Amino acid sequence: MRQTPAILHLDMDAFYAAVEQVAKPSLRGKPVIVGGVGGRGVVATASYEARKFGVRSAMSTAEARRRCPNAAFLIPRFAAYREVSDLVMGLLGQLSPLVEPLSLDEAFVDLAAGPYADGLDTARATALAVRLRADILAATGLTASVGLAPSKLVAKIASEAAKPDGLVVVPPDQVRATLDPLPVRALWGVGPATAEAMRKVGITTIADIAATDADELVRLFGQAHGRALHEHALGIDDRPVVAERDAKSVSVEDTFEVDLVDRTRITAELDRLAARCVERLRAAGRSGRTVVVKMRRYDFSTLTRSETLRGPTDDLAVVRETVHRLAAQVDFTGGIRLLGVGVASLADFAQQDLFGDDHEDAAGDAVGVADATETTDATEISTGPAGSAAGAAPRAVDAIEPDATSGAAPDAALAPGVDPAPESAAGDPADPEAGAYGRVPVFHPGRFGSTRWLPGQDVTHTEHGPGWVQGSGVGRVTVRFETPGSAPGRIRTYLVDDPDLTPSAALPLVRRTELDPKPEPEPQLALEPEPEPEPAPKPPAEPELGADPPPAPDSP
DNA sequence: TCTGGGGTCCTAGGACCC
DNA sequence: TCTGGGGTCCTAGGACCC
Ligand SMILES: [Mg+2]
Repeated sequence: MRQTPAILHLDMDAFYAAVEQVAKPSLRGKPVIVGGVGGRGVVATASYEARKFGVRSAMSTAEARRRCPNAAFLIPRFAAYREVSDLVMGLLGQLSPLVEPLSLDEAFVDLAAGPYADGLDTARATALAVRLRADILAATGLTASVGLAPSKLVAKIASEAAKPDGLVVVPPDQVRATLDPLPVRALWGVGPATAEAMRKVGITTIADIAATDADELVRLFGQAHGRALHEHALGIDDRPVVAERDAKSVSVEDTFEVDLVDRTRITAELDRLAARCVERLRAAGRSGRTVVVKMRRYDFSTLTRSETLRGPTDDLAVVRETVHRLAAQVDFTGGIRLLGVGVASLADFAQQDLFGDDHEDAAGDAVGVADATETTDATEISTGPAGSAAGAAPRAVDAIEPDATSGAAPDAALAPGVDPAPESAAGDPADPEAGAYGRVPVFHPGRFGSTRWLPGQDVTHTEHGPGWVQGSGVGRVTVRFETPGSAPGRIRTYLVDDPDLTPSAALPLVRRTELDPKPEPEPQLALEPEPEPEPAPKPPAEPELGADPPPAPDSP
């Protein structure tokens, strides 16, 4: 184990919801729930105000509405989150070139690999983290929680303990004392199933794991998991921070508002998914050998069928034919709620030529490379990026399918002040697959049906300018006209097909320092009890857990 | 209207090879 | 005759993470 807390873990607080609160001034201080708004949607992120009502990530949106009916329910706007994420990751990059993003809002940083490595100790690392949090707040208006520790394992646990809006530092000699009392679920890789299995044998805390024989853990939880559990419980974790990771698979899936039963319809949806998957594969400059079809049945049982080709492909025609072959093996009786298409065993684009059509002999001689399976005809092997004309199709599809212009049923972001949109609207429940609504997947609205507006969506009105959809139903759409830098805006209601109203791109979350003519009153000073944000030598920092201030208001 | 979407890693059995 | 040992690839499923 390292002798300094040089691993930093950053975790933005209630990230999606917090971005929405900064972007939509009228929502600051109010419960905000971001996720799927359809009948089968789930919560991605709930603001702290919504969490007070028991709303949690992964909860069904229907349950969230029951618990917090007055919250704003918004669809995710990933373009906006990615923009903020890039900015935050850029700030991390100033601390070290070794930044490992785990998601849009989380990353590890190895401070010992960067410009502050020299003389790094607990006090200097702490000062860097203090400054980082202040910089993030100043640049985005968002709070972040940070953990500093000698390992990834403990840094992640520390940032969790720091939430919200805090900093926790765990020096090396505090690691065991920090871990011991925590429930097993706090360990990375221990989920509901493992925790329950542990409970049955009387293991409930990390100290319990540490006190269990390693062989016993291997017997109970498998080779890899058992070994890791034992080491991690003892605070041993040498995993390095890794900056660039190549994706190993690309996949796309949709859950449908209504179960699909018709094989022709299912095939058509698989074709659309294959096109989206290949589009993303090509955009990443990758190709893959294994094609995977995923299905979730009416009863939530999940099955996958996969086929490995003789060489990597990024050809839509090849992927589509493979998908058809795989789907033909499956019984759809009872209905299908989810379909997915993926490509795995990814290769870099350049490697593809190794399997090109003029290398039959070489491929045959190469040990176990080309003859692993017998399942694919030579004619189905991709010949490269120039491949078949079908490869152009997905781009065309996306071009005529703008994001978020249609969706399910009457939706309202906000209950308060908005008519609850009587249950009139939407498709014909008696024949769900025939109409537009049956075609509408939860997160990827189809391009069929009349104009739909989704809550949270960015729009622009020719006269009143930029705003966002607060709700829609019974032929009307309600828009709130405000922007990240404005005061809370007022609402106006339009007919859903009003030609003056158009979907628009997300506005940038302008930095407060650039936005406000008068400088902000340095909010970070009020929030931070810690020393100067300079990486200068300091007296030994408090090696205690919970060096963070009390929770701040969620939104400025 | 219970239960999203995008990933990673591990296990286990059979095929196949040496 | 008490069954031998790997190693790798492929497939299916499952746990887990955000
Ligand atoms: Mg977070």
